[in-house]
Amino acid sequence: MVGDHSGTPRKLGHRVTIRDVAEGADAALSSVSRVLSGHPHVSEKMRIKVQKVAEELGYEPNLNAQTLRSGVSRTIGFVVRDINNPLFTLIAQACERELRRNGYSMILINSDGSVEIENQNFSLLRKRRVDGIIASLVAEDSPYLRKNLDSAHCPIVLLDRQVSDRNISAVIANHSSGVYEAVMSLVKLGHSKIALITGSNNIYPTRNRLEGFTKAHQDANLEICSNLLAVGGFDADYAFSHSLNLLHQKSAPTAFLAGGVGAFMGISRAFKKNKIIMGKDVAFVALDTLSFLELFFANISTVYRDPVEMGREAAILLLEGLEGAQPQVSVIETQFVERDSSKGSI
Amino acid sequence: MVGDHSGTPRKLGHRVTIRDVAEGADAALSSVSRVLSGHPHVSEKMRIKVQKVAEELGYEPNLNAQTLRSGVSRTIGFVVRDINNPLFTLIAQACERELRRNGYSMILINSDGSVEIENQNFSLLRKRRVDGIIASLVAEDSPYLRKNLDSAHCPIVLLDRQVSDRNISAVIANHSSGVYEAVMSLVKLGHSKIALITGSNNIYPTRNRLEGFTKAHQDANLEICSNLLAVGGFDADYAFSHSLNLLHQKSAPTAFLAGGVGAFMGISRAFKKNKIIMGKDVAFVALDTLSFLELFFANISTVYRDPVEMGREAAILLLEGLEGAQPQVSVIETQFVERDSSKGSI
DNA sequence: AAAAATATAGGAATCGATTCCAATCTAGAG
DNA sequence: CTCTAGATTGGAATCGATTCCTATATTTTT
Repeated sequence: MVGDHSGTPRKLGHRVTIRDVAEGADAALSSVSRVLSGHPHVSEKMRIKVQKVAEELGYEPNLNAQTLRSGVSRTIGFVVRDINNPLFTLIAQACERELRRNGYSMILINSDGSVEIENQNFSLLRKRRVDGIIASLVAEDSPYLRKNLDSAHCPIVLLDRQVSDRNISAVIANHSSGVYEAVMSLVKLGHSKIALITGSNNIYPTRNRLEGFTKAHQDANLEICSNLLAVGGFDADYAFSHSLNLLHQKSAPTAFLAGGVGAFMGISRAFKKNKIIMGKDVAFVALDTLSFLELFFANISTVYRDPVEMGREAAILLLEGLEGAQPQVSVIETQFVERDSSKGSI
Repeated sequence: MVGDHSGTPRKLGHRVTIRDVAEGADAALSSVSRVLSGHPHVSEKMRIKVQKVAEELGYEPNLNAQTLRSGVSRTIGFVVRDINNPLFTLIAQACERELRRNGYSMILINSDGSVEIENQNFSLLRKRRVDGIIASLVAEDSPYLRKNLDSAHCPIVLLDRQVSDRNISAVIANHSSGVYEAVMSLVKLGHSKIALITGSNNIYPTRNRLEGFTKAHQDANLEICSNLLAVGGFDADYAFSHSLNLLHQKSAPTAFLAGGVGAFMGISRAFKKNKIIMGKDVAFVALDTLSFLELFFANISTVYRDPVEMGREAAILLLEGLEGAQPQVSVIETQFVERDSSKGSI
């Protein structure tokens, strides 16, 4: 048994602490801490000695201890409404890259479409003492929302959400202008019965799209048939059954706008089931479809906004907030990209 | 200014600590801690009093302090190779649900396809003292991998990866059997030139698919044309250009197997560009395509494995590991689902 | 050369919890 | 009625870092 632990002083299961480094370098805890956190007023000799020992021992600071004592974690929490939506993952990715560039790490938590889980997630981030939060909320009328925004104790940036009675940073897209363009373009081609299927009213994008939709109809002197509006959930099944109903009507719409991935999927399935071809039998515009689906559906017209820009901008607003800036709102423009699926005139 | 802070004793920016609760309830720190962590040997009177005060003050424990002292965080880190792959998000979602059911929370970190970032992510999870790690590795030959597996200080579960020289838990899919079935089915229809386009060799799924592919060719007494094999990256652009090359050959393949999302996208684009229709001009089988794309492409044959099962199983293995179980490997079966895209006989 | 200013290093308090140990209290046994 | 075992509670140490304060070493100024 002699020499068992001779090679390394580390016992299995024991983790190297700053104390081990201090002993190894024959220095005080405070000196080691100063070296490792890059403080000034440290002699070159001490710096080299400590760094060498820390390296040799494979020292990695305990983030919990650091955060506890110093109050900062250089960690940002990203609360995502639904991790399976590829749009969110693109935004999250871009955001994380920007944060990383600035020395922050990002942890992602999924709310799985539930305001209850979202509430738990906010609580968890508070307990974890993250330095900031970026969130794509499940709903703006969540009963927990106000409390979570008020008690966060750190800067928050919302993604595509508006909470009017609170002064809070947000990155929002100008959906309405893109939708306006799209509708106008369809009207020019002779369409007058245009269906809009989109998420529920308790989030900003829906309301904002509706705004552009309404304005376009006004400017074109067209009535909006109330049954052409389906506002009530991002659910693909909902969009599917609603589209089927619309298609079976005597005065079926000649054009469809799909708000979000769920609507896109549901409508597509309805078309497929009825053997309807986009761009031929009916005009179709996808709102906010993801770049990666566009690779497949290269012929689908879309109202586009850049998820990368959105993610980066969110990171930037948050970083500014961390430096003490007042809450601010940043707007990402959208644009109507006309492709085959909406081109055929009626 | 009178009465400014009268309603609540909380100062702005100050967070309620266990000490505040102790003072409010006129009890010792230890008693409060015992109540809040559900220890036995606490009188009913004390329990009620402390809980009431904690509730009133809106006390939320500092997770960093808890973790520092107790050594457990009830947090699992999920390291994901590429967050934009919908297959991974489905797995992560299922995994997170199972962990949550067991009182654990999960934080997701994206490696963005880079072994360097993956290495940083492992380091971060170590510093954070998570209780366990679930990972879909970027590569099995990452220079940092061995170190990260050895120094994790917690149970690890790998997703669809094999690291043979380490005893470590994993959930892997039996890709080869599904691929075998698929190839055999194609052979029966008269195909003899079957192309396989898939990711690089440094991850298990590729090798495992290749295994099934090879075995099927042997059993069918067919040669594998080496130029029909494209093993070299999940990149859609790579798959695209390679497919174009194949299609331009004089003896072009009559069937394509696409391994993973990237290959699927690249090949689809090549088909589209050459106006080739799947199931008519050429047979096509998608390996591991995501349930959500299947909604669109209801007619595409696929080798399917259940991502939900995979995620849940990973969570279960990890939880068992936390309770002291030895590392174990769990296999998820795949099945060939024949649909229109591979049905037409040649 | 003595005094003042500054650079460097060490000691101890602290962050907010958990947990061990000892003290007190209660209840049941003898 | 006394003694002992067990239930409760409080006090203090501890986890691993940071940071403030003080003591010494070094340099600069007069």
